[in-house]
Amino acid sequence: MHRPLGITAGRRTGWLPPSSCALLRPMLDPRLLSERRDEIAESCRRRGVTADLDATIAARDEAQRLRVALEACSRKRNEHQAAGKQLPPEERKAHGLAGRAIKEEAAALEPQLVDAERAFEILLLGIPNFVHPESPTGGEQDFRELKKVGTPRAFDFAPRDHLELGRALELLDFESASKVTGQKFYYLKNEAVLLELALLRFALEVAREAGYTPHATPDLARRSVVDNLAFSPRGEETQIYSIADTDLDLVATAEITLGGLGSETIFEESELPLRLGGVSHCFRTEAGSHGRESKGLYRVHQFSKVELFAFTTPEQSDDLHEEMLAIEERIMQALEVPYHVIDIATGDLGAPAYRKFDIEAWMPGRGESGEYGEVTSTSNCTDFQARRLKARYRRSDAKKNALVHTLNGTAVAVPRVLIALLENHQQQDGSVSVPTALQAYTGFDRIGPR
RNA sequence: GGAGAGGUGGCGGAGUCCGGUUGAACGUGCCUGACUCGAAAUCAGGUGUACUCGCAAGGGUACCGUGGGUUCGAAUCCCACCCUCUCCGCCA
Repeated sequence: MHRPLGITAGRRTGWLPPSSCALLRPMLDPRLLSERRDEIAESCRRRGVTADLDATIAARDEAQRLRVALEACSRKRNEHQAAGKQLPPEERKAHGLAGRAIKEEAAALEPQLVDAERAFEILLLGIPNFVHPESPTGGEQDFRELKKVGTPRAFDFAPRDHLELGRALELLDFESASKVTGQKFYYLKNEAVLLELALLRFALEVAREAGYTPHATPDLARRSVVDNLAFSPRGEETQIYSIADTDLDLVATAEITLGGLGSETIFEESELPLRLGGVSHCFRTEAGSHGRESKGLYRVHQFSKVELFAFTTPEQSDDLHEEMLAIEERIMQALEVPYHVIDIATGDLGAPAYRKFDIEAWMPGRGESGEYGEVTSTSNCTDFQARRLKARYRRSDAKKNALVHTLNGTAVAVPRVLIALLENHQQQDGSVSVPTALQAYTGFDRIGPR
């Protein structure tokens, strides 16, 4: 096999074995538990997560003790077997009996080990990743604004929100969607369709120029892959649709399928960082989100997105995180939409995220007289996802292979960008202008008036 | 959907009938050394992953798709499952 995408060809017999599905979730390095205990305790405190570190450490030690005991037993067994190889027939029986005794000893130990490991794993899964020292401490409202670009437009007429614009310009149809599919689905019509394609195409182009290899990715993935990458082990309501009678889920983001590419892989250091860009549909159940700001296109069950994903060495990941943010900003600037960049507070971070930057675009139709609303998000997950993914690389400066770091970011999430475009670029006559950067992809510079 | 073939190390490919000396022949790729002004060719040696014990040197355990069974002992025997490929049919 050659090396598609520059990924070291591994044994691609599949993703992770289905049998290991049950408890798969990203997790922390077990060895760091005691080594960096205080740091982990601090990170949990800042995230507002309660975890019993000492119980976890005790569980790890117990599993370890049993493992050592079982290995000693296996060793004894191996030696016994080797000794019995060419035994004369008359000694066979006695040897067999002795062997059986050892076997039973091991058989007694084994389930204990399995139980101990499971107990440990359950505790470990409750512990989130470290947090970046500079991430602000606090909850959803405690983000730090890193920069603000552009100024919200002062309208000399009463601006409409994207729902009104979408209706007037015949771009959006929620009524039909609710009949056909249900709430929080939508039809795009007329120029909106071309706008979606233009946005995807444009974002892909910006990503490609930055070195991100374009991928059109599957919209479904195995449960095991989803569990390896996706959402927090904090037992939140699941965001994922499952396909009945299969082990497949609809992906909530191409992060899942792009990240899955690196599972069970050992990269060469020279091929890192590996930058991937993916177009996909995203499906989210949005369970438990009723009542949250969910007007129109803001929170929907299905949307199209261009995602950025990277596998890096530990040394590269901070820089790559900045790079992803820069790409996201480049896109927002080209779309001529005012935005600000925020450093997400520790309590609002998903378990795998070490640090997260969001871009919030100005949406004139949001709230009373316009508000910022999230349009992109980029996270550095360090080695948290890679551990379960078994995504490693050969270090040139050490004998041991090391886990890679993974990062993800949104280049374009269509519906939310659509909101920003329609609401920010609306004109007094009811039309909407198309930013210059997009015109090459849309083929028109204005929608309406109608 | 119907029929067949197969899953072994970075890759290719033995071994499976006749269970032990096979972590695994052989080839190839890669690394190191010798030869060379240098390279090619040739020759010699090395070259999986994870966990674990040890200050180190160096040990140990597990892994031949996955899980279970038989056995003192399984890549090799038995059962179940998963996956891949080929052919036919159907279809964007």
